[in-house]
Amino acid sequence: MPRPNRSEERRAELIPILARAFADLGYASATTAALAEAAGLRENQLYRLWPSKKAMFLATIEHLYDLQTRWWSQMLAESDPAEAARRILEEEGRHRGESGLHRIIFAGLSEADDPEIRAAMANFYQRFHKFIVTVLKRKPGPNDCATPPPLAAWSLIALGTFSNIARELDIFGIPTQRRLMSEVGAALAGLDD
Amino acid sequence: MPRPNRSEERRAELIPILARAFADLGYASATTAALAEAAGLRENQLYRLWPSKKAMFLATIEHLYDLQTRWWSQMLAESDPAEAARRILEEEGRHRGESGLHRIIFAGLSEADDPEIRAAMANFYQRFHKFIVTVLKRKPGPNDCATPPPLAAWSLIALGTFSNIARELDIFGIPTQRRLMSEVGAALAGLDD
DNA sequence: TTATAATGTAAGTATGTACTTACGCCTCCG
DNA sequence: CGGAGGCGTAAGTACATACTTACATTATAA
Repeated sequence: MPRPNRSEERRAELIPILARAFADLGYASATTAALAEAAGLRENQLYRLWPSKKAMFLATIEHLYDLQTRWWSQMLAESDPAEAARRILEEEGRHRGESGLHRIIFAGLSEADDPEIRAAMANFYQRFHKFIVTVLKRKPGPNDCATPPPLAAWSLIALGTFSNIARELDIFGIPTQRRLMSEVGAALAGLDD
Repeated sequence: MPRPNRSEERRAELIPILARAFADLGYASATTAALAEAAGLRENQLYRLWPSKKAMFLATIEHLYDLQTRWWSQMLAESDPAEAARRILEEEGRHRGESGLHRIIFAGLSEADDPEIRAAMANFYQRFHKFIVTVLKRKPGPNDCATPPPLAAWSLIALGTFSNIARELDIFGIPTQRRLMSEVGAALAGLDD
């Protein structure tokens, strides 16, 4: 007789909003009041959907991981691996992390004392790495640059991560960012055009 | 007639302690109470030496920059540039950032909304980059890998930065870390042994 | 209609934090 | 020695924050 429980759906609707807030403000500055306002709710209502602010943050990480993975998988399905990798690098260089994922990573890094948050982020990177290694290994032809795929994959991740740091700090402009990802990235991946 | 002012000396003595505390705890968790306890003082006494917690943090960044630069310069003075670069990469891989510099960088990144902190960190990276470019250009012999020095320098910085992130999150072990810095790093720098 | 739980609104609590004030002792220099 | 400032100790303030409680309103399924 009561009204149906729509908690699951509400969580799904709200997480992108929370993600944006965490990305814009960082973990510490994203106060529960700010999160609630961003969602157009009262703090109270958020706490009916998640038990704590940390839970909201962890849910955000999970959500971003899903988004990213879905996108990559789609790219992989649409074109051959080498082409997909190239396009991913290009995109990463162009609108570098507008999802705000990197800001959330930084926020998490400074909260990395918390074991749960650490674990979530480590898991994120491990799966990211595995994915890229798979892509690199599927690449046809001989490996000219001779960097083994696992090492090359970590290097690519490093380039992407630092690019976002650099953007955050206005260290270098978009052209440099793009060259970093496409030139150096392509060399590391063994895609020489 | 009063006693002489030893503020300058006390600041110099305390900064390494503050640096350690910021590195261990992160900016937000390094409360003024915690900083004072680490220094064996009362919060009060810290505030007699610096006007704010932010000032303590900025002083910390400056101090670490000086430390790092001194070390590099020394390496450069002792051996030829190529050898110095190789040794720096090796060292960076070995005791990867035990100074805690990287943790302070992360702490700063999530506080990067603050323009002063952003500026201090951007300045840090810019000077770092200039230094590495100089080293790379001094390298004798033809550049086989053909990555232009500025781009290669950013790539090296990216590798070092991400190595520290990876360490923070226990993403990969020391061997991988060392190979990342020496193999990929050396390839980027054009040092092939 | 009606009981029931979901939802909305508002106020409150306990705690932590950056930063301050007050005060007394100690040390150096004239 | 004497006093002006350096130094140590302690308490306090104003505010922000994560999280809670209380209660009214609404929508549903029987």
